[in-house]
Amino acid sequence: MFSIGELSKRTKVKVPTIRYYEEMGLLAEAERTSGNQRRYDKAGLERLSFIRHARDLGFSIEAILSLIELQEHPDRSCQAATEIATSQLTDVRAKIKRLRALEKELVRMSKGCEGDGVAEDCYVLASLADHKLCNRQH
Amino acid sequence: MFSIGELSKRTKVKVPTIRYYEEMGLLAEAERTSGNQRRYDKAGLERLSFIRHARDLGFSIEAILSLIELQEHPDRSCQAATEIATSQLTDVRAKIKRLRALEKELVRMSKGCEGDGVAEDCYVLASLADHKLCNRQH
DNA sequence: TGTAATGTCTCTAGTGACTAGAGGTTCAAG
DNA sequence: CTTGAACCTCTAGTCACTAGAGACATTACA
Repeated sequence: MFSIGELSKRTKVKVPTIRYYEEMGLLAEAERTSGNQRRYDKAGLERLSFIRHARDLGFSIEAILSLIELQEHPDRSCQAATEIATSQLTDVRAKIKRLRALEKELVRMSKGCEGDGVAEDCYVLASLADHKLCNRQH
Repeated sequence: MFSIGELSKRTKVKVPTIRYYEEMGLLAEAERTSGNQRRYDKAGLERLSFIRHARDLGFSIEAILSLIELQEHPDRSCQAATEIATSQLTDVRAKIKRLRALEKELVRMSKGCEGDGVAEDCYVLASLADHKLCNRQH
């Protein structure tokens, strides 16, 4: 059994974040010492690792709640889990696409301006002021 | 002179968002009718277009404040503007990199599981529970 | 000119996923 | 037994909005 600080060190999740996850229902309420401090075991560590891993992959807390529900009913179909992962993948791909467009636009902006003039002639500012100067949609 | 609703239509920025931008100091306080309603002109429209364009490109409100400050002093060096744009570009590239890694991981996860089994054997859940099953860092 | 519908006003509170801080209590080491 | 670090709860703040309440203004039409 170890403290919340120890759990924090092992999982690299900050202490207030652990408490927040508990409050959100991602973590079961921890056992307490007689002095009301949380104590965790290996199961708690694993659950938190799962959560952190999922958060790192961009899953929302709501999505993680669904995944945990599934974990706790190993007899159920795993279709839901696959759906959540697929939807997350779609999200990620959409974000990448959008960011690539932004990247191109920003490169074009920065290239047009060496940063050596005055603001009046700055291509960055001109590009922002006039969308028509953009090559593509974003 | 036109109303906030009209400005909203023309710029595709929602009405409460326009008021929010004013409060944040991105937009100068608008003129008012005798009945206290905001009225805008072409200058207001252009300023809001600038802001919207910058937000679309992912610039923070703070960054936009700096850009506007520059716009209002056309005699100053535009180095700051270029720096802001470059920093934004760095950010965007970092995000893309990270998202690509996530994409790969999610593809691998989804491929490992057809969604036709029960949760106990679900590869998606197993991958989340055990980081070691991942191929690369993310 | 009257009225009804739509638009606008301010203000407060909520979103997601935390993070920071105050003020008090408990634990572990020496 | 004392000290100092770690822990507790609670509230409020972050960012960039978004939603809703309740009141007032404007506009279109009869």
